[in-house]
Amino acid sequence: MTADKPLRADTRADKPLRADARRNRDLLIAKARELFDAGDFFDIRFDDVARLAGVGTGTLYRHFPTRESLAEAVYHGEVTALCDRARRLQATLPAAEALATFLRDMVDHIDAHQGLARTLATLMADHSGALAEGSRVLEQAVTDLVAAAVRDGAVRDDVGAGAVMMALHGIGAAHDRPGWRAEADDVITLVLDGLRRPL
Amino acid sequence: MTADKPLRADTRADKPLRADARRNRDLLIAKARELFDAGDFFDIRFDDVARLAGVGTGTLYRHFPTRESLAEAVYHGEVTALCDRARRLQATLPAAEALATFLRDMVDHIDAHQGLARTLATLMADHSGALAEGSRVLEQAVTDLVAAAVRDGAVRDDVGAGAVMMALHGIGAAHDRPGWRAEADDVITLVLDGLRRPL
DNA sequence: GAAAATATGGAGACCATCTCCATTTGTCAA
DNA sequence: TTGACAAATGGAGATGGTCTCCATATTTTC
Repeated sequence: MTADKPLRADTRADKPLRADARRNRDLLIAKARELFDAGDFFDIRFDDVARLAGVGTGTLYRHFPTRESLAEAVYHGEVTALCDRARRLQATLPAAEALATFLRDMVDHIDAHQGLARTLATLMADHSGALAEGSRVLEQAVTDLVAAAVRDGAVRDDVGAGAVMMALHGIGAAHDRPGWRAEADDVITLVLDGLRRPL
Repeated sequence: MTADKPLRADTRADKPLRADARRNRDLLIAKARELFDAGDFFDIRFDDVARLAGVGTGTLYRHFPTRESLAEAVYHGEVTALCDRARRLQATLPAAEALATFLRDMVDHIDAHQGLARTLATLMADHSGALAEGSRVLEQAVTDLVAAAVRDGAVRDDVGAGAVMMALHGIGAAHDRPGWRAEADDVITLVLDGLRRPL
């Protein structure tokens, strides 16, 4: 049953992938990230991503059958970076502080990449399964942070990390609100204060 | 400067609207609500809404130039019902309880209308401005509830109602998570506990 | 360096969206 | 009631984004 397939279905590895193929793939991802940051990703013809990256439409569709699958490739990079950060924090700070810092930094990060945030929010709501892989990784990081804080006794144990994910979801999804930054900070504040054992 | 335009740009009023026009409009909205509840609204051709409602595509497009504008019409009904509820609660309960009850009931309501919630969440993320009117009404209701609770001294005054909206946004947007109901309840718990004056 | 495997790109098929207008339906005054 | 005008209809067809297909080009292997 498809035994020897490598575990990591990552960007690298999995299949040798011919030289020109990898080059084109990377070109596409790079151009996509650019469009994400500009917030244009959903406003242009999908075919144009190919043109802008300097490849044919056929090539685009072979590497990324759907708009979402291309988005996933970019998203995965983002999430991986965030999770590395989470692990580093967890190693150097008390659990509660690590969680707080991570959440605050997350807002910073989204704030610094508005266009990207907008795009990802759209994706999350649109075709639910598209970001599944990347989202799972992020969720794992949050879950670990929360679990550690619970073990420390710094955080109540009757609400799961899922609630925190939902709140983050809201922060990302509401990217277009006028007072976004301040409100996002407030949400984090509410979540963190709410997480302390009540009374 | 466009002086005598009626204040209420509502479903009713505004313009007399011929008899058959109103009938068709209502047919479209009814069929749309049906599709919302089934969760199919974004999976079918927009033209098919017309066919299903028994009107021509031209009629559909005259009444609702975009898919989103049709959604807004349904959304508006939903929101209005919720806001009535909010006002009733505010009149009969202490502010803090009114807020808590409203938020809990909101989750109930979304839970009972999964398909509709899914659709609305998609809309929120997609074309930000589409639900503007309805969202503003809902936000006003939440803002009032929070403001009253703050006045009572039951709730801290250093975080705005916007944060609560964001959290709700997250709850709606994350409709497809496996443990949605439990997690949504947890988010409300976090928000409510976080809103009590810390320490 | 020749054959096999792999990848390319863009022309054109396909299909959802939206427009346009000849026709139908409703309204109102006489 | 009827005529005349305004309002609304509906669906055929233009438009334009998405995706497929395959003759050609490139890389790898032996």
